[in-house]
Amino acid sequence: MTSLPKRRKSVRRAEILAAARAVFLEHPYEQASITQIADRAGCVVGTIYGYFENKRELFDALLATFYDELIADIEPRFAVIEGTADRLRFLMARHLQITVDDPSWLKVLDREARGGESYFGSKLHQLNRRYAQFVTRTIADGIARGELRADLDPQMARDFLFGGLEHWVRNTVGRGRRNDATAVAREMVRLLLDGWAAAPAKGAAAPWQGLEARIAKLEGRLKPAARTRETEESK
Amino acid sequence: MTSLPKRRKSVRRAEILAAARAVFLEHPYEQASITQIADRAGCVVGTIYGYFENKRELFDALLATFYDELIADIEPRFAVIEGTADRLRFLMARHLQITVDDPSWLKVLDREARGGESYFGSKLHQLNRRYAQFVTRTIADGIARGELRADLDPQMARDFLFGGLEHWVRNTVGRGRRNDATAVAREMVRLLLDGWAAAPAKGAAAPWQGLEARIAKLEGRLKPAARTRETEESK
Amino acid sequence: MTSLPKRRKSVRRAEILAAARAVFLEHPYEQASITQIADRAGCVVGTIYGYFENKRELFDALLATFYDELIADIEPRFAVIEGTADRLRFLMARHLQITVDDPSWLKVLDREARGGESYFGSKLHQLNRRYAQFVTRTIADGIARGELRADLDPQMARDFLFGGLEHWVRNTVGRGRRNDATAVAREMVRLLLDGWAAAPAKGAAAPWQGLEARIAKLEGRLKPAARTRETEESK
Amino acid sequence: MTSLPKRRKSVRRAEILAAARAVFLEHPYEQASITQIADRAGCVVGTIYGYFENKRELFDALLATFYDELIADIEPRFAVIEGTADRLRFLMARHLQITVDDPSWLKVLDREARGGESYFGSKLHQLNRRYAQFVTRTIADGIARGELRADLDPQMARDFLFGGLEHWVRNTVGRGRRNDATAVAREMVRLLLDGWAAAPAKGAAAPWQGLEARIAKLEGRLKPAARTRETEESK
DNA sequence: TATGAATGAGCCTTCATTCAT
DNA sequence: GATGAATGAAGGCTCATTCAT
Repeated sequence: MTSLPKRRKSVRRAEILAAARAVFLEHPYEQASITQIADRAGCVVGTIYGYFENKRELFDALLATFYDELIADIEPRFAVIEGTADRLRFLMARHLQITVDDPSWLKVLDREARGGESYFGSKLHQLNRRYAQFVTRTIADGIARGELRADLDPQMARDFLFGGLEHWVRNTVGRGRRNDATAVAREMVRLLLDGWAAAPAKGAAAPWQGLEARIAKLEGRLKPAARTRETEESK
Repeated sequence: MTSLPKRRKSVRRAEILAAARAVFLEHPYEQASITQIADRAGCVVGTIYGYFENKRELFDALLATFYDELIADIEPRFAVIEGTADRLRFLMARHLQITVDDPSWLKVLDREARGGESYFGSKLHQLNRRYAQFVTRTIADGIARGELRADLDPQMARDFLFGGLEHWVRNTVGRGRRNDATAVAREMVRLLLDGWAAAPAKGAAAPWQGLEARIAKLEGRLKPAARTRETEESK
Repeated sequence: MTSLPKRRKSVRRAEILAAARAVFLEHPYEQASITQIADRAGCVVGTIYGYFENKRELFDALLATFYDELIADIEPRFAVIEGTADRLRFLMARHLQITVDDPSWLKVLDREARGGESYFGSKLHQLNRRYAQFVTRTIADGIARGELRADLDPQMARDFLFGGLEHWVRNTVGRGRRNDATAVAREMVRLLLDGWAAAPAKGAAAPWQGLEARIAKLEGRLKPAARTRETEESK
Repeated sequence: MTSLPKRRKSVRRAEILAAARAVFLEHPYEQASITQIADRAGCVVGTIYGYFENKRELFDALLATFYDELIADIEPRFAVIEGTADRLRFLMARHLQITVDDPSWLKVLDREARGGESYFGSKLHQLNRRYAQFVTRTIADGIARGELRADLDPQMARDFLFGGLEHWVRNTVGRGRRNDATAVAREMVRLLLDGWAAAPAKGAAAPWQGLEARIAKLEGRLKPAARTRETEESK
């Protein structure tokens, strides 16, 4: 009824990309075959080579599409968030969301994209950097604003963010555990921002006592001294 | 034409393992070929099948060797370290050291070992668990002793430890950045234990946390001092 | 380097089947190689897999073709023959004819088709049964009509028919002996119908049996004439 | 206690033959591997080549052993049987007995021994002939004595004997049917000696009537006569 | 004579890529 | 532009046979 969208030209390309997406999500790069992709795209192998130079380029185009969409989705929403903690929570939740929409994407990105020796400097690497910069900038910003410690290594922080998240996903998703992106993101950010060390006892019982005792011990370095215990009620 | 003169079987086996190691470090499992391995081992493909049932078994044997050596190296040294922070520093430094000895090992482990659907329950999975338990137990212990926050999710903590580390390695190693395992490990542990936040999340009594951590570091420099048991009832 | 110019798919398929036929006639299944078949078909191995799933399927397709043609040839001619003896003569002559057209077919069928543990219930088994039923039904019919002994074991009779024939072929064909299918078939049927014993097994009224058979042969020369039935009480 | 049998020398050879026998009974020639045989013989592959030139020769030696034992077993027992029918019964029962002792032997002989292009004239062929001559001579003898029809083709008779038997075995053995060698042999010999054609009615009702009628019909060959229904009630 | 590690040709099968139609 | 048959190199794996020990 309404006018047909322009179609003709690049519809095929999109169909192929969609088919490739489905296939690459199911099989690692080496095991995904052009034939499968062609079948799913409803065309023959030869056709694909009319749109993409070769298998690798098709795969890269796919990842580019993925990143493009991801970034396009994040950008406007990210722009309106102010606090560092909120920004991190949003980014982690969004990243986690990927695993909900397509549980295999992270594995694909991880396994294939970075595998090749030609990764650094590649188009893919650039896209990945563009994506990672949401985090990088958030951290730099947080430090500048005084919300994050001044001595925080931004790159290392970013690596813990993504790396920890990916590791967690690998061990958790698909294994019947919780997968509430928002709650998990909140927990993770708390973990990173507040640290793991036991907080000083909430009551009055003084942190200083312990500290003083230990300092005293250190000052008598040469003879390994006995120690008294510190926080009784924590657990 | 003629075959190599007879050699010790174990020698050949070691040669093959070494060759396989080199090849699997360069190529993902699917792409690494027995032919390549044979070439590098200085024998023909058939020979390899005299030592290993098939490609997968060769690969698994390789990983098993890796883990065995790693665990054998860690175990006794770990056993004599007492403090949670020291333990974590040691484990992270040791893990980082892997990337110095063999920059690609982690990638291999990551890419291949967990990829297959048959990973869970495999010999490899068990080895990986045994290794990961150094961290897992350290964290659980730290919580029990009151050195780590009681509400720390041990699994998530472990994932951030390994995941962050791996991510960092991926982005850092081989790109001309610093690689002093001990210093990096120290920094990472500080990051995780103390948190990123500039000030204690909320509340007034701020500066102690940082103090504690710095003292802990000082302590770590001494030989592990005698300690009194802390939480008697835990586990 | 360049591939053969495009051809009709069915033509290629036929070429491959013809090549496979030639190779399987010369070598037992296990020894026949796809490479040989491809060479003889004038293509490369890969091409064959564009037409057949695998070696076994190619082989089965071959046998199916053989049986299909055989059955298609026999069915209409068999349908118009009436007497048991005539039917048997026709079937044996036709079976013998196979050995003239393709001296090795029976050996192939025999060697391979029934060899595998998966034979029973296979498509091949069904085809073989369909073919064998021409004989089975003829025998059952002959007994019902009183033309064959009521105590004849039909299965055993069928086995002697085919088995004896195959054995004879094996020992005779290609060794310079006579090979007049019709005459041999006539002789064989006589052998089986009349028995080898010089005189009726025991009893006095001897010569009739032979007479009957000779008359039957005369009848066989005419278009199937009317017949009266003989032994009422048998079976 | 008693003196050890001479041993030393050819014991190994016998062990190897025994192992080969077991393996070749389980796998077709191509699929039986020297390694398997060595394993079962309790030696290593190299050893086998000290006793047999190659795989084929080992196989042939095996068959020779088989025939030797078979012939040695048959000869004395056959020598004391007088009647043609009894002799045939004995030979068939003995042949059937092979399938009881080792259900796979006939298949092996059939599939492998005769498969090769070099079968005729081979040592194996000769052994097979020696064995088959028990039957051949029995038939020739039977004709000479007047116990078998003078116009019986001895070779064809032999082929029906063995071929039918083998075919029957293939379709019967291992499929849960009866396997009483003596009874089956008796039945088979009866089948062959007496023929399949229905015997003249036991009562008085005259064979002549039918014959005369049919002869009359034949004499009026030229006009295809009308037919009367015969067996109304049959199927 | 026994050993068994090494060989190397061969097997079946897959698949990215090309190109005549 | 689409087609899909053909290619050919490569893959994992097997195994009869050899030969230095």
